[in-house]
Amino acid sequence: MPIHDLPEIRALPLFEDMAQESFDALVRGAYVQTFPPQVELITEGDRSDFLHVVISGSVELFASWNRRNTTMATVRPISTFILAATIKDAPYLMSARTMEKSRVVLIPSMDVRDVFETDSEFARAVVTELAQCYRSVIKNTKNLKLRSSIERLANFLIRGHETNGHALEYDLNLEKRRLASFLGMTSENLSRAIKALRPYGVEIDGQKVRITDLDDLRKLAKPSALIDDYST
Amino acid sequence: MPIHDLPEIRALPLFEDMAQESFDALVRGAYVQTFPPQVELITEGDRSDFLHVVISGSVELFASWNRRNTTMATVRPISTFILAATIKDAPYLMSARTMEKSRVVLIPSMDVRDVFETDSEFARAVVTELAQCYRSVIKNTKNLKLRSSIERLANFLIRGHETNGHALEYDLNLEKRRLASFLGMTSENLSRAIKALRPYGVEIDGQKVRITDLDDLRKLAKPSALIDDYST
DNA sequence: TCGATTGATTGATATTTATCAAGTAGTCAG
DNA sequence: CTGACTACTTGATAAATATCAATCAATCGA
Repeated sequence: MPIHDLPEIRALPLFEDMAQESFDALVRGAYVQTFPPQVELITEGDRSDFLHVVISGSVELFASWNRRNTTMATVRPISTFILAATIKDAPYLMSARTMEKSRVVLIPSMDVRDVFETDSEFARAVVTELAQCYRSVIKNTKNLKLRSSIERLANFLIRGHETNGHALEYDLNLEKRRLASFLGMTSENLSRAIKALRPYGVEIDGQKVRITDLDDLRKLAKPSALIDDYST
Repeated sequence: MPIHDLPEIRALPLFEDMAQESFDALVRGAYVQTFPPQVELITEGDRSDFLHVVISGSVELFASWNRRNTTMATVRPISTFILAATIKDAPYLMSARTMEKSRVVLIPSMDVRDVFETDSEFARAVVTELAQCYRSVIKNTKNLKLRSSIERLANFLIRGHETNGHALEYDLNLEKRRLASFLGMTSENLSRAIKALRPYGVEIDGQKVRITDLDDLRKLAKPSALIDDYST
């Protein structure tokens, strides 16, 4: 495993507090791999072999049932994914595919579980991470059940504005069809929803988002910390 | 705290492996309280003061936004709720109200966090519990995004059949309006969905569910372990 | 026992969302 | 450069779901 990748991984909240010895045990069996775009890294239903860490590029988590598919999340550097399945030694509930060329660290699940048993600092970090993930999914459920698709889009755009340093113009950084699926709507309806937001001061041209009337958009979106704030 | 309540709580997966000393520390500040029906135990947005354990009765977890409400889950004995908020010392994302007269154990959140820091067996149990919760919510999201309301109802009924010892006749054990909200639909549409399932061998009269053609229902519902199996 | 209340159901209608069918614009490999 | 491909958009229509209004049935407190 190329040593130059380690510092940023070591600095992840999940790993930063653990004993060096434990971290070494994790890294020992791990390896970095670069994948081309559109490669399916894991398939839902499979047993968890590795904990994945995205180093560069981006990964889409999606789920399928009865020939239908939906985007559950997109994972961007630097973060791990499918920690819960690894810890529980249970089947993946989601599939993952690279959206672009991506570098991914693969840490054998067994090593993760072993270290989890021996290093209680790590165990505690896993708790924090899982609690965070759990709360994110709850927020997502509220978003889906309490809001219409236009309201979901409006809030997504406001969140984008905030995560981009409160810029009124920023990059969507996501194909529209994936955004549509993530928001629980079709591509066609996303197109129409974007048009419907124009009177509220939103212009989207390709990947470029421009918010011309944030107050108006906020009045429609009614963002709430208990749904939209990913930090708490 | 009445001692006769302790054994069943001690036996919960979350507590069973922890040191007696740690469990005592948890129980020391805890107390049992009996609430009448329709009492709001916690309110979303509030800080987590107590970890709750339902001993008897039942509790509804729900969430609100912009004057809309939705049922997120129902908690039945014996189980805890809102562990994630307690551990993270973060605001509740959901409110909770008793559905009937209920006995609830209240364990001060600070004690939970303290013991979490000192007892690594407990920390590990928290991980298992949180991973389980996380996976349940992911399954719920898939259910919501990948299925129509009729399909969700069909699968709910099959799950009921299975959790009631594979009985073909069982009690719904839940008001229909709450079930509707949990399934992400209106009461009116639940009524119509129930009627729509009649050709598939489902009869619901009041609280009584009768499945006359399980195969047919299954063919419609297409249950999947990766959505409907709550044990993995 | 009787109103009064509440939950459930039904029908009519409206709204939201999905599907289907073109068509457009941009991208990319040859 | 060009033709194929892909994402996106648009319009027409269909299906799913919600809303509104009325009624029914069960429950419960006075």
